[in-house]
Amino acid sequence: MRLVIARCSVDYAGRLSAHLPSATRLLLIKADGSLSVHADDRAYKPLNWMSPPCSLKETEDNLWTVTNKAGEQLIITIEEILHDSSHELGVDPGLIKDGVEAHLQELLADRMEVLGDGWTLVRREYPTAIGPVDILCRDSSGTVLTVETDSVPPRPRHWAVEIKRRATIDGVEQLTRYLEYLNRDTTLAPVGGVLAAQSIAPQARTLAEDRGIRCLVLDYDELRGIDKAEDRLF
Amino acid sequence: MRLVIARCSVDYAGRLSAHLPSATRLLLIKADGSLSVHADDRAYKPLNWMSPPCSLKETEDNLWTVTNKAGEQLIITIEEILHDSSHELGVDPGLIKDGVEAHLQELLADRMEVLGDGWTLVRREYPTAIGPVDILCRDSSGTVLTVETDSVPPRPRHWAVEIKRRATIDGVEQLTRYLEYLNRDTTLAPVGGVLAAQSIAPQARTLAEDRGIRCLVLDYDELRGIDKAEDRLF
DNA sequence: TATTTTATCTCGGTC
DNA sequence: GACCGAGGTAAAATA
Repeated sequence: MRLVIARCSVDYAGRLSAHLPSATRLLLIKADGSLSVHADDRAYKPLNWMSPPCSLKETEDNLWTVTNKAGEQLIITIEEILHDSSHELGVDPGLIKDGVEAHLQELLADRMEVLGDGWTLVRREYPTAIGPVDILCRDSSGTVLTVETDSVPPRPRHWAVEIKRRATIDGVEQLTRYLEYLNRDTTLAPVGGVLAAQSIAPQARTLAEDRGIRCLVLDYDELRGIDKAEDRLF
Repeated sequence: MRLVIARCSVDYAGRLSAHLPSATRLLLIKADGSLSVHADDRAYKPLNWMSPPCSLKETEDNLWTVTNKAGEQLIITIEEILHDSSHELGVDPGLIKDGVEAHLQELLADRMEVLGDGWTLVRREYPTAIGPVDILCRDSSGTVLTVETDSVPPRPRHWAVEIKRRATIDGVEQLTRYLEYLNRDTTLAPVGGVLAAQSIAPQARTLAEDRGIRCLVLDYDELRGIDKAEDRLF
């Protein structure tokens, strides 16, 4: 990573045309080849930038040209360099986001066994007319070897899983609506419901259980680590 | 602006919880009190940040705490500082997005009737694979009441408008490329072209009219004031 | 100042 | 590679 503080003007010609009049700014050149131009305000957004992959060419007359594959160009006219330093940062281990619904869904989808032995994912974001169900999965009831009888052989039962950071009455109502739709599909029915959340409001639990919806408290550390058999629903 | 290169770990507790394991990163502290944490990739986006207004508190045991009004916190544990410098940047004059053209676009978008009675804006900066079209709009041909016939009723026709301060051959070529792309979209086609500029180079006009592109000279004062019906295209 | 719309959105996931 | 949706969206335009 190279940090340059310089008085410069910048012209961008790409998806739009833009110009930065002369001023002192930070030029942030990253190891991935990207460059961004920062003013002394707005934490998040650079004034201008070029995303990788792109190449920086410094010509002797203090003209920097950053070009990407699409031919977009960032032209930086350097008037005075006030600071210039380079630093070796190495690869970043990256951000770990906790407790986001999407993340819980991801983790749970990867660890279907938390729901029960032999449970398998059908798909995440299973589409219905009223929106996607977080997770649709199957239990193992159809895979059990049984003695041949005249009765209909058992088949895997489907389950719709609604995931929340904190489950409330609203979540139960939402899952109930999904179940109503899913159970109209004769290739899926009967479909059971599971309400999975890091915490479940007492009234939500009461309503869910009253409607035959199973409740599962998700332990974040457990989802990331090894599941404990004794905590399984079945 | 203060630039710190440090080995650190970061925890964010706010709208979500997030954690950055120990690594060497750039801490970018801006004059507006904001802080952002950058790795050596992803030009645009910091790994983590706190937007202004917020306050940074450095405690003696190498713990930085950034807090905003909503009580969200960024906690940075500094393990080793490799670089620390401060720079006076002053106020930035800010980005100019193609000043005049943008202003003309704004004015014209507000006064679609300059193009013709009943013309309506679809959107400015209409995106295409090869860049945004200045203005996409519809004429009034579909809204005219007609005697019932067996023929397909007329529907509004789309128009792509390219705006320039001074239109040259390049502008015609640009608009031609946009039209080619837009006409591949069956929900839009047929899309007509309008070249609108404060002045139009003779060769540009010749080429445009040869390609069936309409030319419109924009009068800046007229756009700001009352349009004159006799100047309309239709 | 509060709300709505935009973005060179970015980023991830699915088809 | 496309398409779609979420984001600690952020930032700009608007009421």
